[in-house]
Parts: sequence; structure tokens; C-alpha cells
Amino acid sequence: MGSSTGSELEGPLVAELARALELVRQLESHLSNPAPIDLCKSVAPKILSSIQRSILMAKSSDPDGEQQAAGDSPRSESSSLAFKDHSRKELIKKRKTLHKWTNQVRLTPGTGGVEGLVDDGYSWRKYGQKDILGAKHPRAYYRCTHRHTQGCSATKQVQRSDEDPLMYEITYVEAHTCLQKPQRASASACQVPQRRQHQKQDLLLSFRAGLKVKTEGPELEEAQQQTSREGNEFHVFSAPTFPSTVATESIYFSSFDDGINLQTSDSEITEMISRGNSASNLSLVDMDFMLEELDFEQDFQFDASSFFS
DNA sequence: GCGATTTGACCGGC
DNA sequence: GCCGGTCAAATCGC
Repeated sequence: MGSSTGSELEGPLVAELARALELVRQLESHLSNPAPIDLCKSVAPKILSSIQRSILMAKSSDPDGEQQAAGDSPRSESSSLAFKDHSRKELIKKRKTLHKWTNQVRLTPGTGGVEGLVDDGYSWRKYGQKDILGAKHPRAYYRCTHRHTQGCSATKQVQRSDEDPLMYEITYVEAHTCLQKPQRASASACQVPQRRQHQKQDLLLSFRAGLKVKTEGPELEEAQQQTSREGNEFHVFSAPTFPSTVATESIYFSSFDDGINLQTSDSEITEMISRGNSASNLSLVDMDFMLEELDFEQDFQFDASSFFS
């Protein structure tokens, strides 16, 4: 950003973000009052699309990103090989400046395993695995299945921790630009029966007690300062897709260390981790997770004026 | 048959 | 030259 293209987009982008914020506020007010769940559900998709539009705007303000986003390059006729080579070089050149963030996710024993962990609602295709120097476990590389069809450049790397075999570090590189619907997230949101929803909420309450979101990077820190609540370890998720520089985000689901009774909801927790582990999908996958967070964050305060100033 | 995964090779950065 | 990231042919599974 910073180019003329960026400043041209700044207005609409801020407007779109403001709209998303307004929708979140609506949702918050719905949650504060005993509003019907349908009302909340109707607002959520609006927030999703608004945030996604913002992401696309932010991405399109990057002149390089503009070219790769649509996947319909005008320079295809001459030589596909040369183009392939060129895109590869571009990709490598851009690697350092790509949006990047990391989640650390701890698996619960006896659950679906890493497959569940890797399934965050998006379609990923594994394209490589590598032994990393100094790491006991190989690193797996995934990219969005819609890379070719929609030019989605989202990738992620899954690295098992050396110290804790149940801990996985998932590094996301670039947000999804494809318009795929997070399958599991939406499906599960519809399919979980009411009774289990309550169990899930109870679980989330204990879950939240140990939830700690750590953000790094100048812009994320700034956002964090403005949105975090003093004296509370819980910080507002700062959307890692917006910063133009590399940022790291780690999420520790430390409540799992506290011995929560998992007998009745092992799979749900794994599913929650799967959905929650994708910071890139904050705008899509995590929304139902966030909805539940808002449920017990009714006094949640977000100063829009200071955020956008 | 088609899509996903595996795995050795390749490439660029350091 | 080493290392991390990606490619692409071979293989697997449905």
C-alpha cells in the first residue's frame, strides 16, 4: 500500500470495514438482548461478506497481488513455460512480504488426529512434506484447492512440535481469495443440536478461561493495544489479513491442559480447534466461533473511532 | 477415471 | 553448499 492505487482504495476499504464493524455491533446488541438466534444468524453472513470484501480490497491495493489474484493473466499466449517460470520467481520474490501468521494448536488425545486439525473448513491440498533441520517431525505443506480455478494463493504449513507431540504449529501464508464456503464450519453450525450447543457453550466458557491470543508485529500490536481489555488475558482477534507486513499470531488453547472433561465432546473440541486454528479464515470459519465468544463477551468494547483514526 | 497424496527433484535465498 | 519451499510424476483410494 502507500501507492496511489492504495490511497484510492483507502476510502472504500475503510467504509467497508466500518460497515463490518457496524454489523458486529448489531450482532453484539442482538446477543446482549435475548434476541432470537435467527436474528444473529442473519447478521453473521453479512459480516462475513463485508470482511471478505475488505480483504479483497486490501489485496487489490497491492499492485503485484492484483495481477495474481484473478488467475486470468493476460500474458498467457506467448509461453506458458516462461510464464510459469516468471510466476514462480514472483512468488519467491514475494515470499518475504506475504501475510503470514502462525497458530499453535494442541490436539486432544483420542480424537481425529491431525486430519481433523488440518480440516478447518477450507479445502486444502497437500503439495509437499519436508524434513526440517532441527525438527523431529516433518513439515507438511498445503495450498488451497482453488489455487488454479480461482487463483487463491492461500497456503499453510503444519509442523508438529518437538516438545509436545500433541502440539501443532500451523503457519498460514496469505488469506483466501477464493469464494469457497467453509464446508465444515457452516455444516456443523447448522447441525449441532440445541442441547449440544449448550454443552459447547459451557465448554467454551472454560475454554475461554485459558484462551490466550498473542499477537506480534507492529500493526497487530497497535490493534491489540486498542482493542484488548486491561487485566484480561483475552485479546480481540486482530485480523491478520489486513497488515501489509508479515505478522505472527499464536493461539494457545491452554485450557486443554487444565483437564477439561472431554468425554462427551471430544470430536467437537477437535472440530473447534480445526475451525479455530485458521486465522486466515477469521472472516469466514471463525465467525461462528466468534459468535460464541461474543456470547460471553457481552461487555466487549471496541473503539471504532480510535481504530480507524 | 479422477482427485488427493506421496516423494524425490528442483530452485532460489542465504 | 545448505536449507526451506514448491513442483510434478508416480501412486493410491474412492
